[in-house]
Amino acid sequence: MSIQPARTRFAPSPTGHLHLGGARTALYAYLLAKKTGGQFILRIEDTDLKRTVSGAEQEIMDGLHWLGLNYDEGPDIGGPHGPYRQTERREIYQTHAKTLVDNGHAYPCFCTPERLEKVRQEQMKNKENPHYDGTCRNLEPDEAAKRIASGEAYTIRFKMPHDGVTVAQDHLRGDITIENKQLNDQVILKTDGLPTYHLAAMVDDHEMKITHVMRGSEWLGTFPLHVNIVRAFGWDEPTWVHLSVFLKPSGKGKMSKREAADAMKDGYSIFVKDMQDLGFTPEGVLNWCGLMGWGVAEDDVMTVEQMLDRFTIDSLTPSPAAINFQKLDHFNATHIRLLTTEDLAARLKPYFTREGLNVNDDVLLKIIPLIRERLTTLDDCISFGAFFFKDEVSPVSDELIAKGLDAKQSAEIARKAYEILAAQPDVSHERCEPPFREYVEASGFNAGQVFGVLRVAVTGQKVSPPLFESMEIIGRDVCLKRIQNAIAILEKM
RNA sequence: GCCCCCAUCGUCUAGUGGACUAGGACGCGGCCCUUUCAAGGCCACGACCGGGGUUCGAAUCCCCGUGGGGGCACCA
Repeated sequence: MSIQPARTRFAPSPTGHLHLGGARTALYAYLLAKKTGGQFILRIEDTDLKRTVSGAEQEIMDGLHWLGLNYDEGPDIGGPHGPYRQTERREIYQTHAKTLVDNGHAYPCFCTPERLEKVRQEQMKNKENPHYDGTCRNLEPDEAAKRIASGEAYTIRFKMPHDGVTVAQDHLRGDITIENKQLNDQVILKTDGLPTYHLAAMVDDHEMKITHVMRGSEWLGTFPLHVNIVRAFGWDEPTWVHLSVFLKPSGKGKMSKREAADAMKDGYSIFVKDMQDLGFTPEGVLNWCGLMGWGVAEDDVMTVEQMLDRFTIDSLTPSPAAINFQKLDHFNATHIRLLTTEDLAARLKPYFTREGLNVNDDVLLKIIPLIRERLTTLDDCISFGAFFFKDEVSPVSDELIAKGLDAKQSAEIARKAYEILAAQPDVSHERCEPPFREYVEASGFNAGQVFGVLRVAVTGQKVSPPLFESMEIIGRDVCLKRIQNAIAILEKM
């Protein structure tokens, strides 16, 4: 069976940070396009000048690139159906709006925002549904033309049928039927000459030959309107896929500013821009949010390649999904373990550097196998590996005292450790461990006590990667120096 | 208030009328491994929202409730 190449698009507004929901929408669109040998397009929907945030567009592009969701056409790279920024497509929308007016599917409206607001208040007071009252719907074309010519400000409204129903087909939910009288005559072209989403998105999706429109389910309410607009133009409809929304971790309501702040407090974020700083990998983030709203029966740890293999729009789910950050940890850790040593080293280096540590690349490569399966996030490398790159460590004196022992006994262990180590020609872990085992046998101290003192002395911390392997990398001289320092601390107690 | 959508373990989900003793993953609990912390292995706990139908048979189809979500702008 041959598959038609799909053209998909991610079409965000540059009004804020790129968030998880957007990342997932982009991922699915990317997956579908790549899987079918089609194109994935980035389009910037910046028609609301008041809400446009400077820098937001760049953040979107950076976020997509970081995730590896590279688009084939977009505002910065162009393409055959550009421009890809809606503010640069003004005339296209105006032409199309005029077409709709000419064929009776739309009309100019001279109602002021103030009047509209008054009407709305009135309707609410009368317990009516807020809706446009249709004042300009039946204006004589001549009069309308006269008012336009006189310079009166106007919008263009889409003329929804009053009777009957509109049936729109969503790929995940089937037919969605709504009575036309529920729909409003929405503004499709604003007084500033720019279109609203309803017109802009429909025109662009058609002009850009989009085959599958994937967007958030918040558009379900205006979906029938959109279908009517497309039909008014006489265009073929794309396949519509309305993705479920992400709910806050409690499952009650969608993410809000408050939850975003709470997440940040716990070391998580709903914004793509924060993910790298927090130590998350694109692989982990993609796998994690890709699985919220996508049913995969088993083996759900997937690289993008594997997702490509398995992705179908039929396996997407229509119900809302609660965000679960613990699962992000899991996927992130799993993908870290999947990375090659060289790759992981390159990704870890910036985190060490960020801490002001001087990274020796050979050492870095050597410690990867020791810390890899201990990392949940990339920045965990600091707590597990910073001591490899420090000239000296500063153990907490209390931690140098082994469990069940006192300072004097711990000092005794440290002195003996120094002695054993000093006697070794090298500190390979194969060579070092046996004499320490013998000491444990002979001394009457248990392994936990002996290795505990040594661990804190050498690494400066109670939790560390495997001790002898670590010592081997640190080197004998530095180890001896650190043990000496520990002895000094213990003797002072 | 009105409209639309959704509904399987705590969470993400598999399931498309018999293969369901409802499967997987995360988390949680236990055990094994173990010098710490992890990783790994094994085991356990844990769900079809309720009520009516349809059918020989329903998690699966229909209706009604209930719950949840989204929308009702010259915002997207």
